Amino acid sequence: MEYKFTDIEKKWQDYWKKNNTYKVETNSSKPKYYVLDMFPYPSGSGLHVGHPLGYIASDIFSRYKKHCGFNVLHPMGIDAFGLPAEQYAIQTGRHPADTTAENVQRFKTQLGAIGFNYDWDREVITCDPNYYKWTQWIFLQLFKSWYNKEKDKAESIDELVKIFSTEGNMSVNAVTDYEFAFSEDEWNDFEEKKKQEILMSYRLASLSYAEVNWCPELGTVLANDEVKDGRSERGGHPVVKKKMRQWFLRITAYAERLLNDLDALAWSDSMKEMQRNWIGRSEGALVFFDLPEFNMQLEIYTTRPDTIFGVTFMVLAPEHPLVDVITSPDHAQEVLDYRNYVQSRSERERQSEVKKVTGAFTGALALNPFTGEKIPVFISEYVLMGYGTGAIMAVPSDDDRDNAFATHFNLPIIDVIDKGMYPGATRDDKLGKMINSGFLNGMEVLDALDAINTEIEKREIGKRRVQYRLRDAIFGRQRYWGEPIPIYYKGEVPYPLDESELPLLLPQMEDFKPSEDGEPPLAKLESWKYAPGKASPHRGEASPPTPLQRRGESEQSHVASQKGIASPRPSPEERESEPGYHTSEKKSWETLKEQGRELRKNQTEAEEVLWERIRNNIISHKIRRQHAIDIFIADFVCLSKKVVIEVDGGVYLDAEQKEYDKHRTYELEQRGFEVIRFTNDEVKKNTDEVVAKIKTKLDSKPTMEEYNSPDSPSPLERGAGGEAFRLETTTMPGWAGSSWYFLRYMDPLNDKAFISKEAEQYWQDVDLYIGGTEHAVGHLLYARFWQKFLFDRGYVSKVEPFKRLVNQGMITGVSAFANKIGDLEYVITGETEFDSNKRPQIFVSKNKIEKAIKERDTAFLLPAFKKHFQATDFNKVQIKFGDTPIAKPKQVNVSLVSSKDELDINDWVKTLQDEGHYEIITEDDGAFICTREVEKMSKSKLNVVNPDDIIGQYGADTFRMYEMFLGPIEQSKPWNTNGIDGVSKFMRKLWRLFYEDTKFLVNDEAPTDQELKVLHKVIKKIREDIERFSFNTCISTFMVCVNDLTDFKCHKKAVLQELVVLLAPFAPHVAEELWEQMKNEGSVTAVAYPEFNQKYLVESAFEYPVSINGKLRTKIELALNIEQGKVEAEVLASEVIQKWLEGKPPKKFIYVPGKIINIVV
RNA sequence: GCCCGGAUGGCGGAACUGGUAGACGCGCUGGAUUCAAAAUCCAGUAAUGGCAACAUUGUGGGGGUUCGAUUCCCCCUUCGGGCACCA
Repeated sequence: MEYKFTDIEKKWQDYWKKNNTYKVETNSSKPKYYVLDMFPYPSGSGLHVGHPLGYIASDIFSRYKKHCGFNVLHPMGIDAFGLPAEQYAIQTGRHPADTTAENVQRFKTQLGAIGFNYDWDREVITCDPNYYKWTQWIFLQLFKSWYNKEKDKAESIDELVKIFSTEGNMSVNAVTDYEFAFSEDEWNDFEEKKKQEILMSYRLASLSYAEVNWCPELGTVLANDEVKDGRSERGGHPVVKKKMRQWFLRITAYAERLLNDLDALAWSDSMKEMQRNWIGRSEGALVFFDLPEFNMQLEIYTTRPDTIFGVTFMVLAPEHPLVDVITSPDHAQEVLDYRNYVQSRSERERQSEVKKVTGAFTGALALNPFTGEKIPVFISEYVLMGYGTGAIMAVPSDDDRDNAFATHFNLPIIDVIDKGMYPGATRDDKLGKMINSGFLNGMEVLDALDAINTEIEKREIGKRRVQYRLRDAIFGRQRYWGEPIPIYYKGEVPYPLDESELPLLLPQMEDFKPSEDGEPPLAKLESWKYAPGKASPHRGEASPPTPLQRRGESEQSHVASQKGIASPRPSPEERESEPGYHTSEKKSWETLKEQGRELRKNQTEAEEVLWERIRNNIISHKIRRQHAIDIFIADFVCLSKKVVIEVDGGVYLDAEQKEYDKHRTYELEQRGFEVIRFTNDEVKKNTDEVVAKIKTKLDSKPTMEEYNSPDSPSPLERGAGGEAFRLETTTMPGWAGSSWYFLRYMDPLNDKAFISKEAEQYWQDVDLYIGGTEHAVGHLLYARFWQKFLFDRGYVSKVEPFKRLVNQGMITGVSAFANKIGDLEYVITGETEFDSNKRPQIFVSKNKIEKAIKERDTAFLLPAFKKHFQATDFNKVQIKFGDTPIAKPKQVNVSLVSSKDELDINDWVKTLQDEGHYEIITEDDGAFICTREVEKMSKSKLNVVNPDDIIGQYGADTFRMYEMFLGPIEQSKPWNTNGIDGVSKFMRKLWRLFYEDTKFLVNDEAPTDQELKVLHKVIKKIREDIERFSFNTCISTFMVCVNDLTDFKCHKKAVLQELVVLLAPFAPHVAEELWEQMKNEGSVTAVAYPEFNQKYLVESAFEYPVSINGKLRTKIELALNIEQGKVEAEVLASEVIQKWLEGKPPKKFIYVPGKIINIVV
């Protein structure tokens, strides 16, 4: 009987299905083990041989663990929501729901052919409402939670409300970007809207106005990890910075824990390092520098306060709010020009010109608190508003950028660290002795750091502070194919959907494409409203949405302007890592408030003046102040005439303010209002003129029916009392569903909870997680974050989701190329017709072209030329190679290329038909040889190898074995189909231990010692190697074993049966078949793994390698129990050794029992 | 620029805590079988010299520690990955 893998594999795959062999039960007395693969997203192009690598490894490992007596959870699912799936649908002009379903089906068929032991009953698909119901539920928990810094955990927002109403927020140590203090009485007096606004800045899932990564091409915002080098990770489209109102997850609250808990994880160093870098913790200090001219302080962040005596200037980010305040009139133009220059530069331009030194002097001077020196304050784009306080103290002696800046602007440089003792030491080494540094002089850097920090805190001019680079995760996507965010709006205030209303279903839409202006597809849906109490929220009856309601982004500007700006304005990120900001030192708080007031005074004054005059002078019209029109609060409005009067602030940078005003005007006009604007200056200086203009406008307008009676509720209030509310129109990002899917596998069908307590208690966490490195800072960080959050809220019992992580390397493809003749020079003598523009593409076999170029010999080209050119006399045409004799080689489909790099020309020319003229020049023997190159496997490179083909030709078991045999799992390596013959031969050789033709060879004879030794060596090695994930050496071991047993002609059941079980995790189909042939009952998967027994390996003697001076000279067999003293005599008696010693006595004799003998002469 | 990980025959790779470098497989060479080919089997295969026994060299390069280094330490070259004006 032959090894008929096709029949065998079909037979056992059917058997497994029929017998539910891989069903996993949660109720078990066995210890649990959880093996997880990173679930795939369905890409549409199917699997190539690289994809299953990790799945095969995890399959082997989980089968092995089952054999070892564990109850193993090994599930599989599909990550179906998100950008890739949606982009694929758009490209193919179909609906993502359809393409996803198709791709999932195809994916499962492909996986099924490989023979994995997944329990498909536990399948999780992220776009399934039964699943995303709970994704939405977790989002709601985040929304309803805040981070208590005191206890270092997330808590219910209800608790926070309780504290606010009894104590105010002074005693709350929270992660928040809310910057003001209030008492319990103040809280209780706040309006609902104000309360919600405050709470929003405490929630872990929050809506806030911030600079985001906007990708116009994809029509959505992206999280930081989805952007690489100023382009989107998916598709490589340009990404720009844009201020928008967006949903964020406050992952920064967990920065410290995400960092610290890495230590205990069994992940690769590089993986942990990547996460550490991404979190980017740095220790330093906040320090205030006085600005004596303004009676203000400038707050900076530095990691090197020890160098403060070397500070010779300060630098602010160009958009730093304080710049407006401190810029002196004679530098105003310079600063304005510089700001315009900065704004004109794109993110990519900026990144590519990092080394360029630019900046402008504000004219202001600051006071170095330690030297008392007056130092100039500059602005420059190398200081980023988003990190620290957006301001730095510059130490040109020890910081490269500061140094370049100082050199460029001719600023003094004072050395403060003597690194003479440490040649080659850099700033980051923190080595050296302090000089020119007052009381720090003579101290080592590390001591100086401590001393200065203490001094800074003592003098209350700053404090120690830990800073992170990690930013909050942008959560909303202006796309269709994602989980709807379960939030609805009463007016502008977002409220959570009731949990009983989940899932909030993604509505079926025909036109789901994103728009470039950022309007989410769901906004186009008129029925996208929430009617409380109705079963299907998104189908709730609703009136058509107003234009405003379609524009989710417009309202935030308003909120931001209301907040006012305190300066220096720390970023929200900064506030999260410094929750106690508003309750911190009184002095800094006072400074902030003072500065904020200063900035707003101008604007408020103008408004106050105008209001006074309107009330007194325009009595014929009813004008309201600060009245809400939908979500806009107009400065002044006359409702009956539909006229809005606005006084422009100078809150933002000019360009931004204009943009904001323009937008506001547009929205109000959409509502039928006319908008007239005045600037602060106009109002203050020409008040009469302004009032007159308003009066004229109001008088001139024809009388209209009143928009509202004076006593009716404002539109805002009406919205809140209405029947249906608009729903959030952005959807969740792709990583939402993947941030907790590993938990759902524990209890996938539960419709009462995201997982049951029992299931969670039993399975707990993932013991082994296998996947690619590309998720290092995305998925793996978000999943850890969600796990910690759920832990805080008492829903899971482990702080970390993935104990051990193994990253499979990439399997690259070996592309094939046909060399093409490139530059040629024609030297024509005499009269010849010759049109070189008609040159054909000339493909030349590898060896031929290489030889020709080496010898500069072009004679072989002549026949091709004669065929394609009209020339009267080719003797007069000379052809020479130009500068690039080989043109860009043409990519050839690897399936047309043999193991010897020979191209199947007949099939290939079919693909060349529409390429115009071409000519193929082969080797002399008629073969055409390609050049080859290792590249990433991809369709466009024509180097994709499909696992279906391999399985069809060699079988799934051979395919599995070969994938493992290629090399270490974590290493990236090229796929070479040729090598599979070796594994294929092995499988047949294995089969021949059991069968010769139709004769079943297995007998019941007792095994010899030698056979048992071989077997137990294999048992030991396989067990060890599986545990340390060295599967390639496992395959070698099996090969050695089968070779040995073949040599022994061993067909003994006692040996072969064990071998079959050992092999079962690797080649499950053939193992099942042979197990059955040996008359065993049931599936081999349930059998205990063979135990290693030392006694079969005990040797009495060992053949010692004997070296002289470390060089191997001979081998001598000695008994292992030989007495120590006898060894030397025995060895020295050897003829070979005698020869090498040349009669001299050895200086030293080293004897390592069971290992080696070394003699030093 | 900074951080992390690599570099071993013609190729993929092995050598686990320092102890016989090149396991296993591909490829290649020779042989058996065959009318022939495929398939299969046997032998050889790091380089150099030698019929051979054997000798010399050899794990990217240089230096060090050690009786002994692919393995540990220092410097350099180079490839891959990550981060990148983060104060």
